[in-house]
Amino acid sequence: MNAPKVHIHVLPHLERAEKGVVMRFAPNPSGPLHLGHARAAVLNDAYVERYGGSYILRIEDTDPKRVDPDAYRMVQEDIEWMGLRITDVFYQSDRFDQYYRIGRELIGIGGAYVCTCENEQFRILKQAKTPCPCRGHTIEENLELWQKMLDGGFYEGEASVRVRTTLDHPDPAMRDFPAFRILNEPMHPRIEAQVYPLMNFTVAVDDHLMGVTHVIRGKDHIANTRRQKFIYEYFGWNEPVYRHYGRMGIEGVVLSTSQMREGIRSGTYSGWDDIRLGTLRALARRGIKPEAVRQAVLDIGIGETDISFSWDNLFAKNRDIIDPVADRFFFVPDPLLFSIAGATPREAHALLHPGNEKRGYRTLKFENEVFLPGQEFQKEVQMIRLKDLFNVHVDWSSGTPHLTYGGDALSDARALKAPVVQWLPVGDATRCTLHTPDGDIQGLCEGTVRSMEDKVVQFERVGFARIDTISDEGVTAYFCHK
RNA sequence: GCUGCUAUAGUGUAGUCCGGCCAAUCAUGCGAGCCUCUCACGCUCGCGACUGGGGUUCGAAUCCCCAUAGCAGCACCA
Repeated sequence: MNAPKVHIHVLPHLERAEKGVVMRFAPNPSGPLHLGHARAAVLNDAYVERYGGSYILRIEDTDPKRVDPDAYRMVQEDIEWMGLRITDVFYQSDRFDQYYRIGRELIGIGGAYVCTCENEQFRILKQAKTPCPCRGHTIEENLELWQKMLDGGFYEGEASVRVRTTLDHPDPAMRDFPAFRILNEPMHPRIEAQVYPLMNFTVAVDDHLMGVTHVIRGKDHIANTRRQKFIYEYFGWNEPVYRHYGRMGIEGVVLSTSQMREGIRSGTYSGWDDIRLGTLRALARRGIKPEAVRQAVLDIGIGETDISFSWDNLFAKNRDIIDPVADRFFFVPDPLLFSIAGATPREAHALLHPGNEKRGYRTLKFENEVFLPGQEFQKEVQMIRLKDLFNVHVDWSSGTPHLTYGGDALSDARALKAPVVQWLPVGDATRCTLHTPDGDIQGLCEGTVRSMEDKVVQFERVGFARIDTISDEGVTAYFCHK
């Protein structure tokens, strides 16, 4: 009926983007994607959409400890769910030859050296702005040591390749950062190697080789950007345009993959799609639409301020999307069974969607007994209106509520300000468990809901919910929001 | 400790580059009312912010300085 209101928050213009862009989303396959990833993924996607160009998915799996074999699949699924317009896909684990080749080049031009110092010792020297003994190696010595690394001549921790930066750089984070390390038993699901490239090196190399023009990522990478620029300078490559947005927290949610994993292991969470988590699959399970996530993330934008992501803002976007299309049903929480004296059997016809008669009706057959929400009888109400059916007098004289037919006229109920209440005929009542982040609600719903698997519906007076599974036991639904 | 970034209502955001049109935008939230056979949707009205202090200027949310607060980095993680 109403056109959905769409408020587009216009993202700031990117420099040097007029002729198109090459951007990338580069997750680490350590688990499924969450809202933090969605921000990076959607922002980059939106700029590619705006300026035209290509959108690279680069799986950054160069640290075996941070690779979960299942995550390759989950990341792929999550990206499809978001509807990203990915044009190219790369796995860093396929590209070790490139990293070795360019690593050797960097050593060859004096931009890096092989360091055999103990890690702790190097750290102390670095803090004191003092070169470690290895920094004085000639290029020939370094190339020899590099070959020895590749040939398995060092054990884990015995040698690394460092990028030569400015040792007296005022920021200790910049001084001679590592580019390769040795791992003896890496247990990587996709490759066998002992010399592993590190993130700052692979990112700089890949961004250049893949022609990335613009990088948008969190400000936790600001220092990495400065490090990567050293590599760009050594080779004389053209730098991309960088933008770093602020840190994003989410009300009452852990976004750390390792913490989520621990929670699942310990039984705190039922799995990656536990609706208390901020993973995309958890959002999907409770009926949040990808377009709502996209809108919410675009609304936040690329500001450098740290922000707190609000569920209310996401829910509002989602409500705009689902309210026009979600069919309405009765769900009776904490049901109490009543028989209604003096009422004749009849059928009620309730709209599947208010204000849109074309969507049709559902039929509820009243005979004599109905289930009503227990909470309606907390106070001694005199009359209630069974929605789309009739009025009911409530007699409290015996101490417990006794219901008698109170006429059909809606105006009577209005005059007495009687609550309009959802109800279910005994014959149609279907067991329904509604899972909410705050706990489960046991109740009953209309039988028709059995045909709504995977759909988002609105339980009138309760809220929107996604129908998850149907079984002989009944219906399992996940609460979305009001 | 060192290095850097940021600071607009409960939340998010516009305005800040190029000072005046800002008695500060929009959304969300909250409150009141209307509509309605849902506590949804829609409509109306209302609530609510330029971190603090100096300075420059006829004029500062906007420029400068200091303070404070938050965040990030200083890993053979990404």
